[in-house]
Amino acid sequence: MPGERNPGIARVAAAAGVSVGTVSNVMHRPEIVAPSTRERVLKAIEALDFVPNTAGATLRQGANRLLGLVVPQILNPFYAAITESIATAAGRRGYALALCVSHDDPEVELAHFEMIAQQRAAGAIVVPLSANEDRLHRLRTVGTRLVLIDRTADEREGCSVVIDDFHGGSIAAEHLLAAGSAQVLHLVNGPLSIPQCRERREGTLSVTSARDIPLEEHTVAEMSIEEGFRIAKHLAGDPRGLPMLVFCTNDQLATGVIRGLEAEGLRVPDDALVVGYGDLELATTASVPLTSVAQPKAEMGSRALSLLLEELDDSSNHQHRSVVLQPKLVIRESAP
Amino acid sequence: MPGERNPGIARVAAAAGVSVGTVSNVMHRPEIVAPSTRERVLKAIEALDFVPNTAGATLRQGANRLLGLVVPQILNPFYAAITESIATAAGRRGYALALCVSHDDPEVELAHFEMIAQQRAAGAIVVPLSANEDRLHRLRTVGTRLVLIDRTADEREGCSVVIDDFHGGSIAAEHLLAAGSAQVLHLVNGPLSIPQCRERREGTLSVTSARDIPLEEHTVAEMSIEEGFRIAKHLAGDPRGLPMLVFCTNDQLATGVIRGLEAEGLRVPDDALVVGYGDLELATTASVPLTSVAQPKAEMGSRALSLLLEELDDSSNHQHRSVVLQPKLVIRESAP
DNA sequence: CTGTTAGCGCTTTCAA
DNA sequence: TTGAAAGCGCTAACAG
Repeated sequence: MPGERNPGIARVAAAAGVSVGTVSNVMHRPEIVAPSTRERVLKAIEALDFVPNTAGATLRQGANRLLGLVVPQILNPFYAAITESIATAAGRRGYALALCVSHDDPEVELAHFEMIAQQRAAGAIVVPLSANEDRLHRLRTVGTRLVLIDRTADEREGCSVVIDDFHGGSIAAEHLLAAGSAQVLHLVNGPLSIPQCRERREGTLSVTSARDIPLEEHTVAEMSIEEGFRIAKHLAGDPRGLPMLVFCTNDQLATGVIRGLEAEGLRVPDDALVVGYGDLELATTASVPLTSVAQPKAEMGSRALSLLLEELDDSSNHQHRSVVLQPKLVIRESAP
Repeated sequence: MPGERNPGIARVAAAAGVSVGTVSNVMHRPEIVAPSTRERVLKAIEALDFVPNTAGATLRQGANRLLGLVVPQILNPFYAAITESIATAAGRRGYALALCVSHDDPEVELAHFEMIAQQRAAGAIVVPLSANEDRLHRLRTVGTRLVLIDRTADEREGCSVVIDDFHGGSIAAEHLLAAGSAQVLHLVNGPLSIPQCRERREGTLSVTSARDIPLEEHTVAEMSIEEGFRIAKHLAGDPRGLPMLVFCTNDQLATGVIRGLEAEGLRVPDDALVVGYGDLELATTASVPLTSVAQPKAEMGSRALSLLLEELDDSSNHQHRSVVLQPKLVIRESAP
C-alpha cells in the first residue's frame, strides 16, 4: 500500500494491449467491443484490481453520480423513514447519497448546500428549514437538480413532495364524529407557528364547522407525552358527555392524553376516543394501540427520488411537478 | 443556466488578473498571498459565483473529502443514533458523508463498498454484516481508511468501536439479584446466533453462577413485544417465589413481558422486576418506565469518527486501536 | 471495431 | 509574492 497510486484506465489498457478508449468502452458500452478484446480487458481489470475513479468521469462530465439529501434530523422516525427509503432506492440505482443533517440550523444547512454543490452532485433532495429561498440558490448555480420535501416548490425551482395535512386533520375529525352524537371535539395541538399544525387544525375545523360541532382547542408548546398527560386533566373535567372525542396532532400527545385520562379514571376507548397523528412505532406499541393518521413516509422518499431521477434522465423536456400525498387513517383500539 | 459550464479557477484567475496558482493559494493558504491580490481574487470569486469543483482536487490528490458510512438499517434507533452522530460530526469537520444502507444483504453491502471505493472516499465507517473479511478488501485496495463498529478489527485492518455486551449482561443481572434473595433469574433472550445475544448471556451467567443462582433461559426467535408477551405466560407460572427477576435482552421483549405479566395479574415492579436492554425511546415512554441497559450510541459514532479522522490526519504514524465502550444501567420503575 | 487525442478543474512543484 | 506548466483519470469525438 505505501505510496503508489492505484492503477488507472491507462495501466489496464497497457496490460490488455489495447487503448484507453477501448477500456472505457468495455465499461460503458461493452456491446460495441469485440468479445475477445472485451475478455482480455476484463481479465486485466481483474488482475490489476482496477477500481475506476469517479473523479475522472465527474470532471469530464461536469456532474457526479451522487445525490445530496438534506434533512433536519435522523432520530425522529419521520425523517428516518424518508432517509431510509431514499438511501435504499438511490443505492439500487447506483447513486451515492450524501447525507446532511441540518439540525434546524440555517447556517449548517447552507454549509451542506455548499458541500453538495462542490461535489457537483447531480441532484439533491431537501427538507428545507425555512421558507428562505436564497440558500437553495447555491445548488442551482452549479446545475444541481432539486426536489423539495414538505414544502411546495414553485415551478421554477423544482419538483416537490408534500403531505396533505389538511386532509389528515379532516379524516381524523370525521372518524371521531362518526362515533356518535358528540357535543364537542377536543383538539390537542402544537404551536400554530408550525405549518403542519396549522394545516391539521384547518382540516379539523372544516369538518366540525360543517357539522356545527364546537371545537375545543388545547395548545401545547411542546408536543410530548408529558404535555399530553397534563392536558388530559383539563379534558377529564369537561362535563359535556361521554365518550369524549380527542384528536391529538401527534402520537406523543395522544399517548400522554390516554395515560392522563386513565389516571383520571376514564377508560379508553370506552369513555374517550383518541386519535393521534404520525403512526409512529409508538402508536403500535402503546398499551392501548393508537388509532392514528399515517403519513406515507417511505413513499415520500421514493417519490422524491423518482422525480429527481426522472429529471436527471431527461433534463431537456422535464416539467417540474408537485406531488401531494394523502395520509390515511389507521384504526386501532383507541378509537375503533 | 442553459448549457454553459460553471466558471473554474481559470476564469476566476482571468477576472482577477492573476494566475490559477494564485487563486488556488487564496483558497488554501491565504496567508502567503499579498492582501491586495487576495482581495482582488476574493472579489472575482464572489462576482462569478465560483463554486470550487472537488473533482479536480480529488483527481489531483487521489482522495476525496468524503467519508462512507455503511449500516444495516436506519430505522432502528440504534443505527439511527450512530448515523446521526457521525453525520453531525462529519459535517462539522467539512466532510461529506456517503450513507449506505445494506439491509442485511451482503451483495448490497459489497456494492456499497465498491461505490465508496470508486468515489475515492478518504475513509469509511462500517457496521459489517458478517465476519466475512473479504468484502472489505475492496476498500483497502484504493487506500480508503476503515473503522469498524460492532466488530473488533484485527490490527491490520483498522480501528474499531465495540460495546461490551458481556458487561451489559452482568450489570443487569447484578442489579436484579441485588433486589433480594431470589431463587432463580429468568433470562429472555434472542437467538444465540446473534453475537450480542451470546455476550449478554455470558455476562449474565458469570454473575448467576458466581452466586449459585440458577439461570432459567427462555429463547425467542424474534425479539419483539409479541414474543415477550407470549413468554410472560410461562414466567408467570414459575412457583419459585416473588418478586420474580427477569432480564430481557432488548427493550421490546421487556415491554412485552411486562404487559404479559400484568395480563396474568402480576404487578411490576411489585411482583416482578424487569430489566431491558438498549434504552430505546420505548423504555422511556412505556407505561411502566423500563430499567434498561443503555448503550452509548451517539458516543459509538463520534468515537468511530474521531478514530477515522485521527488516522486521516496523521496516517504515517497511526496505530490502529480498538475502543470498547461500556454500557450503563438506567434505573427506572420496572426495577428500581 | 479500435486507437488517438483533447480537455474537464485543480494542486503543486519550480522558476522567476 | 506570483506565474507557468505538468499531470491526476476519465470520456467522447474523430479518424482510421
